[in-house]
Amino acid sequence: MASPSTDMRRQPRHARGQRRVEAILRAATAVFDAQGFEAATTNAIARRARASIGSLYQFFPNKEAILQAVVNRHREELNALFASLLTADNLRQPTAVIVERVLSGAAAFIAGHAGFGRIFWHSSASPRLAAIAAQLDDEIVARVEAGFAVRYPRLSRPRRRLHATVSVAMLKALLALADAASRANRPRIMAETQTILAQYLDQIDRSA
Amino acid sequence: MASPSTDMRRQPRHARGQRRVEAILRAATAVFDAQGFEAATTNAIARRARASIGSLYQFFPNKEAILQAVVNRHREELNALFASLLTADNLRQPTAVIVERVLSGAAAFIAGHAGFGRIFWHSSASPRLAAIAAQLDDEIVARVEAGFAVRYPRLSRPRRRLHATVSVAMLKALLALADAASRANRPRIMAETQTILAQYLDQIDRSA
Amino acid sequence: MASPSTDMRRQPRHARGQRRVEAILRAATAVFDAQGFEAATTNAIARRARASIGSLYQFFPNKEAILQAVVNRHREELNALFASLLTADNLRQPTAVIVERVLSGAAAFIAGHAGFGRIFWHSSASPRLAAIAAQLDDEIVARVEAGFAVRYPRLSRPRRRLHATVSVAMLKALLALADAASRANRPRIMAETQTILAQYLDQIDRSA
Amino acid sequence: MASPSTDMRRQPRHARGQRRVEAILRAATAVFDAQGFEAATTNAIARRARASIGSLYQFFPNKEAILQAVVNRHREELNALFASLLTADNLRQPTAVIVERVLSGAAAFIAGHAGFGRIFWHSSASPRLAAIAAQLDDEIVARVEAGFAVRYPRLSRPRRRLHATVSVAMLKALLALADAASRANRPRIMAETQTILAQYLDQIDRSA
DNA sequence: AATGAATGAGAATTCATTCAT
DNA sequence: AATGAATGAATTCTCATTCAT
Repeated sequence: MASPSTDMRRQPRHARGQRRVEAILRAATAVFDAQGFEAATTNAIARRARASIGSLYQFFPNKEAILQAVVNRHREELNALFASLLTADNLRQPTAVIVERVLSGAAAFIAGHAGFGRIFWHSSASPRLAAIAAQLDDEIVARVEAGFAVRYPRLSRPRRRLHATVSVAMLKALLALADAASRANRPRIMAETQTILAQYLDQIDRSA
Repeated sequence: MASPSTDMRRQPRHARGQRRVEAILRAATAVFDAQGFEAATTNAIARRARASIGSLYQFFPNKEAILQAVVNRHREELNALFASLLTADNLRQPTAVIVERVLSGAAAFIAGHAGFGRIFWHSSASPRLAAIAAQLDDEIVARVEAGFAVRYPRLSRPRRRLHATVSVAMLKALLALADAASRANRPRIMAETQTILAQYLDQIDRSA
Repeated sequence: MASPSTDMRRQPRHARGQRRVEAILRAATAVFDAQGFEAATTNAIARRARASIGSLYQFFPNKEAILQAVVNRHREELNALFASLLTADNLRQPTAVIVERVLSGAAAFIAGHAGFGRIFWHSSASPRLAAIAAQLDDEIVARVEAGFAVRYPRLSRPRRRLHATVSVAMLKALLALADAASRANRPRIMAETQTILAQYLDQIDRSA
Repeated sequence: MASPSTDMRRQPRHARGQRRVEAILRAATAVFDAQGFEAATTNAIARRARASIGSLYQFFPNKEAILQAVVNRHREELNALFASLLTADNLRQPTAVIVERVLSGAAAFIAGHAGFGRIFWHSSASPRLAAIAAQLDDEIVARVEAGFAVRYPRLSRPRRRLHATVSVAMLKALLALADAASRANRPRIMAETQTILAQYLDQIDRSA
């Protein structure tokens, strides 16, 4: 039963340890991004973090735990981001405004967390990781769902969930597309994304 | 640079060899689907195909070549499918009809090719495979683009490409979502997809 | 006990078979020369001979047998060569003349049998092949020994053998050196060889 | 072109690692000697060194690197040996003395480094190894050449090189012969070698 | 805590050889 | 005889993880 935990082995107590873990997570993000999770090597991560492999395993019991930690770290921020974007106040704005804010917020997050985007978008490819990735997805979907509850109070729960799931899927797909696109095309794709999402939300509005 | 070729080592000449390759590709599809490309083992593929590992390597020089062959095999069919969906004739129909046909065609394809869907959706996760996956994407985008040229003749080339890229990205994302969903939710997601795509196309229509 | 025979599996009866074996041996010589015996592949040999691997094994039970056949083929010629060089008549000539004839005979042989030289010189590197190579060595040594018996009749048998062994070792080493040398240096090395061997024989003469 | 490096992966830092590398090289020498390079197995080497295969690969990236390290290790000693044999002082002695010292020095070296002799003599057999073997050859030839420069100052550079090359080739061939010979014959072959080399050097003397 | 050596199961791939057609 | 598919033991090498210092 007890599938090997993906918890950290211990929380670092000293500042030095903090910095170590910090460095390892940064390195891991970069390496996962560049090679993909499976191809990434714990040794490569340690090397990039200028830590010994032994040090790495002092804090993380295995490779998955590193990914988990990377995800956790971004999860909090992502949650905070969505919390700040989906305040009751914001949700009273016209859809175009909401979507605009979400999109620029997301874009800023992606830009500010090099590498994480790709990990997030692709991690479902490796069955071992689907679970970890799903956590994040689920949380974001839940937040969006909560937002919808405020904005579309007449919507049934299942429909709220459906719309939230679909919205997030589209958002992820289009952000990924933008991210992969050339610098020149990126704004065009973002503009399309804006239109598409706004239209989708408006249509929910009408049907609700 | 000359990355090790992903071509087959040889085409089987005897019928026996044909069947072998057949079986290997079927097995590979299943294994890639279940484990992901990186975690999949050539031995596992051979075993599932009831072939010896040596047999597998008679025809394929390496694991990537197997994926390439799997993709090639579906590529033709997928091309044929889109060709049949995007005839000039079909393209004169209302968007709702077009989208409906594309969606049910795609759904049928996915249902009829167990496992391939996931390979397709996820293969960009592993940098080694991005290239292989991109081939398929590009072809589908190109076909859609051609369809748009017929339907929206006033659209500039770059915008056609943009819209095609975005459409395909959404289509893939939403089909993936549907595929991952429970049996009960699937039709609901497909319905949303239908609406979203139709709306997107209609909006192209207006803007063009 | 019965170490797997290195005999040919069968002598080809038809002309076609003759040509096959011919082609295989030529191909094998080239491949052994280019890659070394261990690295050479029976499949590579078959391919170069434009034969199927099955055909190859129709005639030869294993890789060693191919080498053995290659060696055998040259053995006869080499024997004939030395027989013609070491006639009683020739052996009455001054050493310089004898040596000169042997050297030019050997050089011609090497030139006329591209690839064989290297196989011969190096085959002792692979313990599996030492035995096969030794046959050739032994025969040549025996012939030279016989020549010495004629020319230096007062020499004891063991000394004859010693001198023959040493002579052949030097001859092989210096021919190998010449073979590996640049076109420009080759004649210079051959000239040295001539001097050295003549000196050695003259010294035998005196000591005998 | 950049053929995979034959450098060590890392220098061991701990004493334990030192001993490991030590043991691996000793084992490799023995195994290469017994089986030949191609037939030698990294697993066999590790086993003989009582190390795990993983340990071996911690330090060496591949089999060739092991050979390279074996060669390097002896190279230094061999250089030192020849340096000590070919001092200006020694070079003033009669040729017979010089040759005698070189021969006994070489014989002692061979006796003291079981296995290395054969590796050295044969490694040119495998094309992959020619380069590695050539390094040693070149160095020895260079040293002998330098010695000749002192002893035969009137000799032109090309002739010095020629004589050095030829001398070393003979030396290697005859030492190999002695090494392969029976205990009883070895001294006889060494005596012949002594005579031959002394004669060769004397003749250089006269011609210079 | 940190370091880097140690471990060994496991993965990809090769290749001599046999077999079915 | 010829062909080329089939076989699988054997080989090289990797990498997550543990351990000794």
